[in-house]
Amino acid sequence: MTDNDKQTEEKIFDAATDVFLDKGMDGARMQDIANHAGINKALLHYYYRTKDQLFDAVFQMIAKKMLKKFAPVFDENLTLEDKIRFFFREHITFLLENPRLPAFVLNEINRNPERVKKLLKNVDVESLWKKLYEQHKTELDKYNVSEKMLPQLMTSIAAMSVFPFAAKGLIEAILSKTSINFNDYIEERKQFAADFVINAITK
Amino acid sequence: MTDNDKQTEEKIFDAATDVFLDKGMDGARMQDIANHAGINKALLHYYYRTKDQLFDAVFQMIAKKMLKKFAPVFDENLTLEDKIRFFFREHITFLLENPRLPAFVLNEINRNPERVKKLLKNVDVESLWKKLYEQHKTELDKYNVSEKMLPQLMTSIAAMSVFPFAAKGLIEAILSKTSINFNDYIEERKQFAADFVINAITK
DNA sequence: CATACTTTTGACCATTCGGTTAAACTTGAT
DNA sequence: ATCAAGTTTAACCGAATGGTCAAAAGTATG
Repeated sequence: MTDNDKQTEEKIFDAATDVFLDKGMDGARMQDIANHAGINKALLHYYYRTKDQLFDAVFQMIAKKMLKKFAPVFDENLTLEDKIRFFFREHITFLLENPRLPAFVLNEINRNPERVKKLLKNVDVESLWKKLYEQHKTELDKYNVSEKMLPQLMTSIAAMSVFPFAAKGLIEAILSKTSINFNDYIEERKQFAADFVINAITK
Repeated sequence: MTDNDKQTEEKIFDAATDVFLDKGMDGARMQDIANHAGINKALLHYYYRTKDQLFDAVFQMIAKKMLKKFAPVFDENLTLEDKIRFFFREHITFLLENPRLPAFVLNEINRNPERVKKLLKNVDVESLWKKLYEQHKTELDKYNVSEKMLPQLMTSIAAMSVFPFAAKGLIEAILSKTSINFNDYIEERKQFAADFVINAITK
């Protein structure tokens, strides 16, 4: 594989990422991706046989990128409160740089739930949660979050961070009717979400 | 317009709703909709000239149905706490009966933000929020939610209710790796979300 | 330079898709 | 029964789409 190969494959991958993020699997056109990459359409099929293979490569990369951002929650050595503050600060900053990711990932998973299985194949959810619970047993007890409530808490935290981006179009439209601007709203959210969640679980 | 007319137009609309919810605008096929409705494809174009017109009719109906469910928040005559409990109970029950709505609406808005403008044309967001704030001034003051924090609070409430459905595919995949089942998780959420939000804003 | 191998291209193909047309059918009024 | 209007259908159309192919261009090796 020469250096030029990598350049081409990377150009294709980047162009595909961009177009798929914008249009989704169904709305994306191979010709459009080829144009974005500045190459011939046949060359697309030379590197990635089918649209489905190309999409899958892009989807896996993006979905992994998103899921990876939840990792610190499970291994940072912090108090629960610090962990929550750290998470929202880092995660919302990340989403601000990649605002199209949530809508894309969630939508494509709903459209084809099989895709997510490959992603979670090697993830042991049960033990991750057990680990998290043991880590913060005393704190969670002090609040009133039982182990079987962890899924509710975790999805609530995810929701607080991800939802504003998944619903970006709607929220932007609503905010545009007020004096608030989306980026300010998001900047504010890092703090608000953390306070909100911490207060929610504090007895 | 005869009785049969209405039947046909309704059959088409229902079939279109079903297919669009499943596949989205880009993934849906006119032939597929015709088959679902048990009619000829040309008849589709007889009642709705183009795919775009048909989609728009369906989208407007669904989006209105969703937005309408937020209305009680602004006019029910209840304390803030009761209002929050009432909202989550009613809203999650509604989404449980229409689980594909959130992903569909949010995605199509992101895909084409123009569509939402027609929806919000006659909605005076600013005065709705002012009204809500005046209604619960004393309570919101007692907690520490200032008027300019209302957007954060409102989107958080929406997120708590809507996100589990917008991310249904992902959450189902994760829960399937534990002993929890999605419907139980959702049932539990009516209570959890209300407690969570009320506690979050309680000083 | 010659050979073998990989990369890139333009032309092409089969199928699918949204949409049209003209004719057949139904219905309701006279 | 006849006629006019609306309704439904089968057949068809042009454009777009994912994908292929054979040849050309480029590159490394002897």
